[in-house]
Formats: sequence, C-alpha cells, structure tokens
Amino acid sequence: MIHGMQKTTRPHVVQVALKVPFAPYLDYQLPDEFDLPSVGARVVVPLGKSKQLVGMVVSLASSSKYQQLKPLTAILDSEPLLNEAALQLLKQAAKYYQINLGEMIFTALPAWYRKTDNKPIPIHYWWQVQASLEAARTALVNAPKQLEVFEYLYQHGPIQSKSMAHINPAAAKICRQLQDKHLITSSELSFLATDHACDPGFTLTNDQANALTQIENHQDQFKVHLLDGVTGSGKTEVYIRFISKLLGKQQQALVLVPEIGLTPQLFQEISQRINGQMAILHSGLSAGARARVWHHAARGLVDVVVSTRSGIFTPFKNLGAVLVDEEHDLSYKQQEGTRYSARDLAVLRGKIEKIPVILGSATPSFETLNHAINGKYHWLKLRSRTNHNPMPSLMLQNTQSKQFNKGLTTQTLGAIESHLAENNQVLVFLNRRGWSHKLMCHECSWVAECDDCDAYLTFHQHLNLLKCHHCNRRYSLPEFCPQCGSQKVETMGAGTEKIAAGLSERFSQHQIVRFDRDSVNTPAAWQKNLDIVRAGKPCVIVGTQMLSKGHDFPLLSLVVVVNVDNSFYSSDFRATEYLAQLLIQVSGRAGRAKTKGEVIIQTQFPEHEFFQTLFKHNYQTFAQQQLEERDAMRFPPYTYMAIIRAQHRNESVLDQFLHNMANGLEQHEDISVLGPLPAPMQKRQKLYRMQLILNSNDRKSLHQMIHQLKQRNEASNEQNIQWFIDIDPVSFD
DNA sequence: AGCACGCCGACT
DNA sequence: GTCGGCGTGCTC
Repeated sequence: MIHGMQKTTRPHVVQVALKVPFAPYLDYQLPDEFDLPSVGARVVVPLGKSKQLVGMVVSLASSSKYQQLKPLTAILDSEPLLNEAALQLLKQAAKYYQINLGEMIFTALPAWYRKTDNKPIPIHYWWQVQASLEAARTALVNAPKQLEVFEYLYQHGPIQSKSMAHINPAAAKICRQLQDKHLITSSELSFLATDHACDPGFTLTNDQANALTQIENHQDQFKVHLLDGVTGSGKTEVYIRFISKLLGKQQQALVLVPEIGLTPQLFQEISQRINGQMAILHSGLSAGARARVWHHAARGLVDVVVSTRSGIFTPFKNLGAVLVDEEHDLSYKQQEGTRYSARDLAVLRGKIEKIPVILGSATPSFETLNHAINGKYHWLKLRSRTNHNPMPSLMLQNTQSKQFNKGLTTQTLGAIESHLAENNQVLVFLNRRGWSHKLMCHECSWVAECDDCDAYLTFHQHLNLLKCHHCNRRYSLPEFCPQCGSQKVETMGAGTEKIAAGLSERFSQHQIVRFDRDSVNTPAAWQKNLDIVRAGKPCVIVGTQMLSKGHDFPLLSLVVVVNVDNSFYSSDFRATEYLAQLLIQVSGRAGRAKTKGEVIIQTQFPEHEFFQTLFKHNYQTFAQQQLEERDAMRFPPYTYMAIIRAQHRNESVLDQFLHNMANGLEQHEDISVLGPLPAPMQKRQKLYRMQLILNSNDRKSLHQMIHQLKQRNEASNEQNIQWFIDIDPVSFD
C-alpha cells in the first residue's frame, strides 16, 4: 500500500540541465524502481539516438509538456553535488548573463564530474617543511642535494614536487627521502593543514583596525565592503584577521585572486597565519584535484579556499564571506565562452548566502567606486602605509625629440644605471612583446601587415621572422619593400625583446631578466626567473602585463613604464581607467626597497591632463573626475551596457545580419542601439567582426530587450553566423 | 553544440 | 556504381 502511495504522489518528471545550448534543461521520466534523485545531484540521461550524457537535476515536476519522455539512465550522486545556495547562484547567473542553465552549470563544474566512471579522485601531494632550517642543516651535512631541496621548500613551500623540477629533476624522490627523515611532510592534493600558525604581532594601523571593526560589525549579513587601500597599506592583514574570526565560528572563507600566479602567494601568506585546512583552486590543477576541493568544501572539510575566478561557484557547507582581492582586475571577467564576471557574482553570492563580501583594491574599478560613493557599498579606506615608506617619486620623461637607445631615453638609462649602482633592482614595464611593433619602409611608408587580421606584424629577432600577435601566423622577413622595392625596410618601436637586448648591451655586467609570453611559457620558467630576481643581486627586469600584479620584488627601487601613449588614442571609453590602474599598480612595485622608490614614465604627452590629475592629485580624485564625465556622457557605471558581437567571412552578409537584428528591436526610450559598428580590429583570422552596442539607463529594460532579441534570432538562425551576447562588457576588441 | 539524414560531384 | 562533401534540422 505504502509503495503504491509513493508511486502516485512522488514527482516522476526530472528536469535535467545538460551541456547543450538549446534548452536550459530537458524533461526525463523517473522510472519507478529508481530512488527520488536530489536536486543538485548528477544523473545520466539519453539524448538523441545514441548519446548518454551527464546532467544535473535542477528540479522535479509532476508533469511535462512533452508527451514521450525518455527515462533516466542512472543517478550518480546520492547526496547533491550542488547545495541550494550554489545552485541558486548558478541559476541567477545564467539568467543575468542570458546563458542556458545547463551551460552555466557545466562551465562551473570541474570537468571530472562529467565522467560517469566513479573512479576515486586522484591524489597529489604538496610538500612543506616540518623542521627548522638549523635542524635540517645539521641533519643534512652530507646530503647537499637534499638540503638544496629542503631550503627551496623552506622558502617557497608548500609546493608540489613537480614544481621543483628545475631545482632537481629527482625532486619527488628527494622529497620522499626528506619525509623519511621527518624533515618535511606532505599533505593531500592542494590542501594544507596548519596547526602552528604564527602571530607576528603586528599592530594594526588605525585605518586597518577601523576597517576590521567595521567588517566584523556586519558578520552574518549581506554587505559589500570596498577595502580601498594603497599599496603597502596592509589589506592582506585585514583579510587574514577577518578570516581567523570566521574560522573561530566554524565558518568557511572563499578568497578570489585574479591569476594563477598569485594563488600560491596569498595561499602561503594566509596559511602561515591561520590554523585550519586550506585549499587552492585554479585552472592549472588537474580535473581530479579540482573535484576534490569541491568535494571537501561542500562537506565543510576545508576552511579557506584561495581560487581564481571559476572558484566563485565552489559549493560550501557554511560560507562566512567572499573576499575578492584586486577587484578591479579584468581577469575576473571571463572573456570567452560563458562570459561572466566573478567579482559581480561574488556580490550576488553574498546576497544569496547573506554574508559579507569584501572587495579589495588600491585602484578600485569605477563600477565599484561608484557604489562606494553612493553608499551602496561600505567604503573602507586604508590611507597610511604600514611600512611608513614614502611613496615613490614620479618623473614623466618626454620622448619627443629625445635621444633613444633601443626604446629607452638616455635619461632613463642614466637612472637605471644609478639604481643598479646602489645595488637595487629595476623594472622596465611595457605591454609589447617581440622586438619591434612594426616593420616599415622608409621610402614609401609601407608597413608589414597580417593578411588575415587588421594588424601590424611584430618582428621577433630570435626567430628572425614576423609574427601576427592576433592569429599567430608567421611570415618571413622581406629583403626589400614589396611595394616600392626599396631596401630601407626598418623596424619601428620597441618590444620587450629589443629593450632587453639594449639593456644587455649597456649593462653587460648585470643580469637582464625578461618576463613575457615568449620567454616565460612554463611554470618552471616562471619560477626560474623569479628565483634569479629573488636571489637579490641588482638586475633589470623587463616584462609585460604579466608582471603588473602581485609579485613582490622587495629590492625594486625604480620602475620604468614605456609605451603608454596608445591608451590616449583608444576607442574604449575605459582606456584611461585601465591605464591609471596599471600605472598605480606598477608604481607600487617600486615602493618596498630601502632606497626611496622612483617611477619614470616615458610619454609623448607629459603635459596631458591625465597625468596631471592622476599624479598631482591621486587615483580617487582622478576617478571622481572621470566618473563625472561618464555620467555626463551617459556611460557605465551610470548606464548598463551589452554588446552583440558577430563574425563572418563575408563583410556585407555580416553587416546585413546585424542590421536586421537592430531593426527587429523595438524603440525604447531608455535604450540606445549603436551600430552595427566594425569592431576595433575589424578583421581577425580571416573573419570580419562587427558589433551592436546597447546602452541603457535601466537594467531591467535592457535585460528584457536582449531576452527578446535572443529568442527571435534563435528561432531563425539565418546563415550560420557566429554571434553572442556580452553582458557588462569590459573590452571592445 | 553534436550528430544524423540527405541530395549532388569525382573516384577505387 | 560508391565515397563523401557539408547544408538542414532535431535533441525532453
């Protein structure tokens, strides 16, 4: 009887989200002999003629508008993999970014969970020292190789043995030997347990103490705090103390960082100061490792997760706060496939879980700053530096009519020389790799361009060829100008390769360390370069964007920034915001040495209002002034933006497609439709690229309009043109 | 997105 | 005569 009752009352339609773009979920029939699956559990379902897919139960229903439902094949999880809050976040994110729920879920889910064979999640080991340096030195007098590995671990651990391959190829074996001697221990996977946290007994500055109190006054409720602190003001210390408080209440913390390279750093810093289980999570980890972090976080077995953007979706048993470090960083926005902003989702998550969210930055994004100004976010300012070092001094080096040597002015070279002479390190920062930016004929001004893209070719000296940085196509070097036959074809502008070569010539007695995608393409290469710099000898570091954030070089006293001028020609209304953030961040790198830091910016426009406002005053003044302009021009953050981007090999077909799309939109007083416009780089990899920009005073109306547009165009998918919607775009290329 | 079905050109 | 090109349309 009871059995019969269950049959009639229990829902027998299971709504399953799958990684398919055409529906948020599909309905399946629950066979009588199956247990009722939990919402948030994975199942296997048939699709089409022969496919069996892993899907996620998003809801249960008693009926379906489809008559002939296929039955579930299997239920994979008896316990839900996603709890209510995690699923809620994904549902709302899918809605906001106009992506099917299934696609949202499956971009969030570690790939390991898409497999059906439930093999145990593989285990990796992380090593950390257990004994003191002195003890190890005594124990290892006759084992120099082991001591070397120990010392490395002492400085850089916890770390996986494969990341020490550059120290010793047999590092894994040596680690096991050290473990046998009880000098080091291993912990599972990307986890680390500490029970001997040290308290360096820092006295908080008034700003820090105040910020901490304010944050602590808002525990267990949704509240966004902007921790607005200049470099060296001790944001991390505030994070750590707050996290400790959370752990004391058995709550967990999620810490987001912009890049993989920064995860070990913050991970280590926090791990030295708290007692608890920590985990690291980023795309460099194996699928199994990521799954294990999820598994443990969901069960409350880990206290702190330090993660890059995809970690925002990690399910937690008892999450107490989300912290977003360097919140202005563009890496938080996923730029391909499923486009979302992890920073914005952190705020959404805080709202869903009713917990505080802390956004930290020395240069807050204008979006965040605006919320702080209008009181929506709680604005906590850290204005004094904990080390009391003075701010670096700044010099704008006019590049017009100055003598150059491979990209640097004689004055700049002189400054580098004197900093090296004082045993300090120098950073030359520029966002251009390769030897030169373009190859040009001095007779007829022909410039080498890519056949497939609207872009100049970059000369790479060590390869002796021209490369397109947008499609990676390579070209051999022409011996004479293809247009006029002249042999006066020369390289123009400087890239990291040329600057580094020039510096090597000039400062041959010092090491020149180059960080760019060409010279640092593996984690080992990264580590090797970092080790050279950390060794502390005076040297010149030449690097691109990848150096602008995070890594602390304590001996750096001079930062030279080359080639910032194209930001002034950019069509992106946020170009100066990004430049200001970059300059402040990079300058901050110079302030940690004992010698007073110095920053040199090489520019053609030293008198530009941009520099005057930013450096005669400060970032906040600059931002407030720019915000007024944004408001007057009706741009974000005062309006809401979405872009429809499309590409096709035929320019007129593309134009027509977007025209039709634009014409299909109803007039709306709050929404302006701009375009179709060619994208800043009109052609890329043989495809023409155009866009439609929607700008609105009202987020709801914009959302509705896009929803309409999506439905209408999905039905009549014309001539297989690739297109997608980017909500809250942060870049126009 | 995949993947099958389908109707036209050059090949052992 | 078949192999295979990728245009069209469907997946609960």
